[in-house]
Amino acid sequence: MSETAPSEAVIRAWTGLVRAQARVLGAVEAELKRAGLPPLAWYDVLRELQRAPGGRLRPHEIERRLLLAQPNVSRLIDRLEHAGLVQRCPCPEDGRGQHVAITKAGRALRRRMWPVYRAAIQRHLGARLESARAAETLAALLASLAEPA
Amino acid sequence: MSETAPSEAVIRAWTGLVRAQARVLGAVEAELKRAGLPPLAWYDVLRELQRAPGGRLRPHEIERRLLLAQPNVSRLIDRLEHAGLVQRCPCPEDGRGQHVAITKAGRALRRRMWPVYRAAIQRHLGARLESARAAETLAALLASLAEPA
DNA sequence: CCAAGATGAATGCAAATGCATTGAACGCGG
DNA sequence: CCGCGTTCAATGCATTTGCATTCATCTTGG
Repeated sequence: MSETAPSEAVIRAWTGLVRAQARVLGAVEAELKRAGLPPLAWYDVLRELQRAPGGRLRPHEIERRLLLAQPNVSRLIDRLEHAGLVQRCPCPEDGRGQHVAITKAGRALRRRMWPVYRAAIQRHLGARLESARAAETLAALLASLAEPA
Repeated sequence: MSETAPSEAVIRAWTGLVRAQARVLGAVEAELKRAGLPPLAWYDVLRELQRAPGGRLRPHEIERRLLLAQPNVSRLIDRLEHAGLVQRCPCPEDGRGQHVAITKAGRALRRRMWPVYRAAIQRHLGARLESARAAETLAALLASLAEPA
């Protein structure tokens, strides 16, 4: 699988990846919106924070984990902070940086989003896979692609 | 695969889909840019036009095929037209609509983009799949997800 | 034939993204 | 311990996206 020209199957995989993601992500995002909930990116940040020890992360950690551009992280945190969902606090061990900590309201919102999000994932992804085996296979293939380089 | 709560494997597939797409698409898009070429969306439109009979499509066809929002298609066409790659022309059979036709310059650009694009797909997707079988499997799974509803 | 709703496309405006630059603090080599 | 390259984060600005609205034309039921 590493010659110069991609096989026809690789090209179909590429097209599928782009299209499937657009289709599924779009549908899920739309459901969140219809439920009056904030966009997925907010959920992603809140989940990463909640999973992290102490409920906090450095901005560049968020950037790495969510594959976002640095200025976008900066402003995403702005919005979350403005909404009272996270809090920036000084970082003793590095004067340039800071910690971003999830707040009580942040945890509450995440808890409220999850059922809607979960149902949307099931409806738009889970229900469209043939079998549990298909889900496993897909997850495994995609996981290897999601890894750094 | 159609109960209410997604299995753990479905959730991993979801995460993988979002992350893999971000990683791979980002890398491919970056290569096009480094080569001084326009964004992928331009290529997509040009390819759809070139494949279509007569080298032209109605805007809403482009919208459907590429899963774009209507106003975005409208402005994407603006940019392409401005760059001389496509041409809008009146649509005899429907006075509201129009045809968007690829120009010579459009075909030339597409031809120039393809080798770079193809190599990027191979490097960032093809080369990271274990085998031809993996590519086939992935393509098949994603194709079913990319289909409408 | 006409009115009323549906559909195709454009536009105004707010929000988000990408990109280059800036400013501050870190850490290493000398 | 100092200077210099590097890293962390924010900001300004141009571009793109999202969303609601608008305008025009088409279609259909009466």
